[in-house]
Amino acid sequence: MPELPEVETIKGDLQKKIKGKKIKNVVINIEKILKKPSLKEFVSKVKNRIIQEINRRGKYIIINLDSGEKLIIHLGMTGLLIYPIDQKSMANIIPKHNHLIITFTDDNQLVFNDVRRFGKVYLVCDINEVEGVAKLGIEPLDENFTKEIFIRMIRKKKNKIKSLLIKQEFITGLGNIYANEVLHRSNIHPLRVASSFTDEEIGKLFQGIKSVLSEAVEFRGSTVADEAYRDTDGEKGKFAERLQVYARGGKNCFKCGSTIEVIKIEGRSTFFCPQCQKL
DNA sequence: AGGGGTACCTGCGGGC
DNA sequence: TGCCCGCAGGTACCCC
Repeated sequence: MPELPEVETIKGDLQKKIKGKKIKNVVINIEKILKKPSLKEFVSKVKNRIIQEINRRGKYIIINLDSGEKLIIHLGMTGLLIYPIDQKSMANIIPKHNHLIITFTDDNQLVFNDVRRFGKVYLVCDINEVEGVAKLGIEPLDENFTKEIFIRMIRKKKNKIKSLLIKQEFITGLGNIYANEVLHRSNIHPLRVASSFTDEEIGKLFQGIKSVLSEAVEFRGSTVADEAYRDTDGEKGKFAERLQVYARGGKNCFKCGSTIEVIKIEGRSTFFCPQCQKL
């Protein structure tokens, strides 16, 4: 589910809500989501710890504990972090998918709920102990991600641009929704080969990445139709109504009125306007 | 290198 | 109504 804007929203919420709290107890209902260490070690190392800064790297949430260890959570496709658990925040959430529950000393609870169980939880000293984190590419909203660097990155690649944008080792944080949206905003066809781009096209793509992602963060992510993503209060993201192509196959392009097409690239639905995004 | 397939899971909607 | 299929915001691992 969640791509950079959704994960960034959750990170910001947690930073406001749980920083400084002390963990009284932790329960894991489905052991499979815990990748390291063992359940026993995890519980004993997390109990009585105090939450410090909350960070984000790509689509991973990193919760620093006062022991120096880091609780790292990847939300997979359908993972949610809800805090605090109450009737309102859990209104649309099925409690049988509550896989990890952290209870703080004030008795408020943080829950990790994940219908499809693709989410993952780790407790490590160094974030690079998580293979998925160690190999992540550049952060697109970071100020050291510049147009000049992006030009150098794109030049040498022979991938289809859509494949490249969702490759986390290349740029981290874009997934299927935002890669589609970025390409539409930049007027670039998803099958274009990266090495064929002019500097001007790379510049447009660069602006598209920065602007789509920062607007989506501002609108607290996308909850498409009635699908899974919620913030920590159980509220929907508001960027979905601004999506131009994602999940709009067969509908009219808002810019030019042409019919939005759907193709598969590496097994994933790819939406584009054939008029605005020519090959 | 880059592309493609499969697997991991549950739930939903469409077609018959 | 039920059943089967394909689809879903992600990633890892396999093969070519």
